[in-house]
Amino acid sequence: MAHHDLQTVSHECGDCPIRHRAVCARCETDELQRLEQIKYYRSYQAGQTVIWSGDRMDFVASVVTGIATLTQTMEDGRRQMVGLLLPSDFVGRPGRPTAAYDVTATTDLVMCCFRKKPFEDLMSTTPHVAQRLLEMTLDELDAAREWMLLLGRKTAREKIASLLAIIARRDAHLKLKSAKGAIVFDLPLTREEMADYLGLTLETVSRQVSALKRDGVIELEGKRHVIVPDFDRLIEETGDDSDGGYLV
Amino acid sequence: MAHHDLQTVSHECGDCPIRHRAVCARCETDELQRLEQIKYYRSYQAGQTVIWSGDRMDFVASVVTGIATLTQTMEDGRRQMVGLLLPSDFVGRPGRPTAAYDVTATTDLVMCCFRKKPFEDLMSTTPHVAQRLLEMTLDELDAAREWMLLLGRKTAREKIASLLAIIARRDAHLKLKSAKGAIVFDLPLTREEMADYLGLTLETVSRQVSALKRDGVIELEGKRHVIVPDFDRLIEETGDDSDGGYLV
DNA sequence: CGCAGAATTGATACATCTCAAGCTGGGTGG
DNA sequence: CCACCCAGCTTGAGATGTATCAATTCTGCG
Repeated sequence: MAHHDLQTVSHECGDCPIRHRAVCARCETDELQRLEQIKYYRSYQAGQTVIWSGDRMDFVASVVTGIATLTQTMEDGRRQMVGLLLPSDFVGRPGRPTAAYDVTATTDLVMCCFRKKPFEDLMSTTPHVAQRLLEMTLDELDAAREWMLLLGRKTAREKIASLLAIIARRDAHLKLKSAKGAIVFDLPLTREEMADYLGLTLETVSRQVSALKRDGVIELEGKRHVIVPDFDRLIEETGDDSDGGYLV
Repeated sequence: MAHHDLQTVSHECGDCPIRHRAVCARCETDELQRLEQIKYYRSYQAGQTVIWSGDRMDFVASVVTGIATLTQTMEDGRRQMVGLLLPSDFVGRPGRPTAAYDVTATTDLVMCCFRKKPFEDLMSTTPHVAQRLLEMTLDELDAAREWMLLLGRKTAREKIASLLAIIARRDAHLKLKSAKGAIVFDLPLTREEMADYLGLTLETVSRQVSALKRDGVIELEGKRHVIVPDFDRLIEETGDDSDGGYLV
């Protein structure tokens, strides 16, 4: 079941779907050739754990297709998602031997993995990978800080609206459509995963989704398929600055 | 009042107090000389705003002495602190023209500023500044993610204990003492700033501090001077893994 | 001395959690 | 083909933690 995904992914960096956004985005042809030599693909089925926090990790990777999550868990089981990894996002930290978070595939997932040691060597000898990684890390830091505002200060309804807006925007971005007027997308997360991301319980997520539906902010077909008739209306519900001209 | 601070700070990178931890940590002598040419010091009094979010920012900087905060504010005034900047921490983002957050001095503050354009040139022509900045940014990202767990899942009491533990640890680190046994430090934040950091109200902060005091986890002399008789006891109150061998 | 900002404490309101009961839709096996 | 099952989801009722509103009380300082 997972194998056919693998087969649809090109093994040539030249026509890789994430070539222009991933950590390799700025590489010259000679750098790409070095990357080709140390890379390999791995696929995971939806629900599978990619890595457990604390495990030894001898590769770093880019998400090629599918979605993965980064989560932290407390001793008593409380969970907080700290990252949502979409195609082109980077996994792992050069120079660190073990994983700091649980990484889980929420959809079928294909990753382009690089053996860590050679990747680190490449980083220290050529500038472009490190430059791009710095850029991506700074973007992630901004995203994390925006999420801190959400977790610390937003109401449950604002949290849900914010998550829907982010998914809608990213989805529109992947499909190269503008995020205006009516938007349609599928939720890549269960209610429980949404709760883990938003710092809520799954019951509260369910209630607030129902409320947004009742108020006409969204429409649902089944549990996962979302229709946003008026994107600006959704943005109003997030509590954010309306001009919210995302830095992306 | 602020000026004498400036005078106590060496203008020679060679004996700068943050030389070994800041963005310049890995620089060779020739790189340091280039940095010397584009740097200048600025000082701020406690309470002063360094930059407003959205303002044009034509420098980046390192905190030399004192403490600054990064905060985000919603239209209706809800505030969330998203960063606490201690000596050696970096402010600003190369390649971005405007500030993304409000930066405020919570104590008297001295910053070592670099004109942005020359700094960016330096980054693209020599590797050591960019390498160090990547490392620092990855550390900040980890800290932000740890804070996401705190904001999303911890109780008010756990939040306070966590903040105290972090300040105690950083303080011990600056003083080169081990964070074991009895610890003494001064809170660099008001109750309101603590609240903004923890996603609470100042009243809840006050109540939980009183509760920790009542339960003997901490002792207070005045409002700001904190004594932690048993650091392990404090750690238990944070809800974190007790082995919490910080990656620092 | 007395003022102003900071902090504490109290009483009450309310948002979200918790516990619990049902619902829904897709898959499985008889 | 139907009955059943089960994970995912919804909804309800009540408990609880934190926010809100409102007085005081500290503390440092002119």
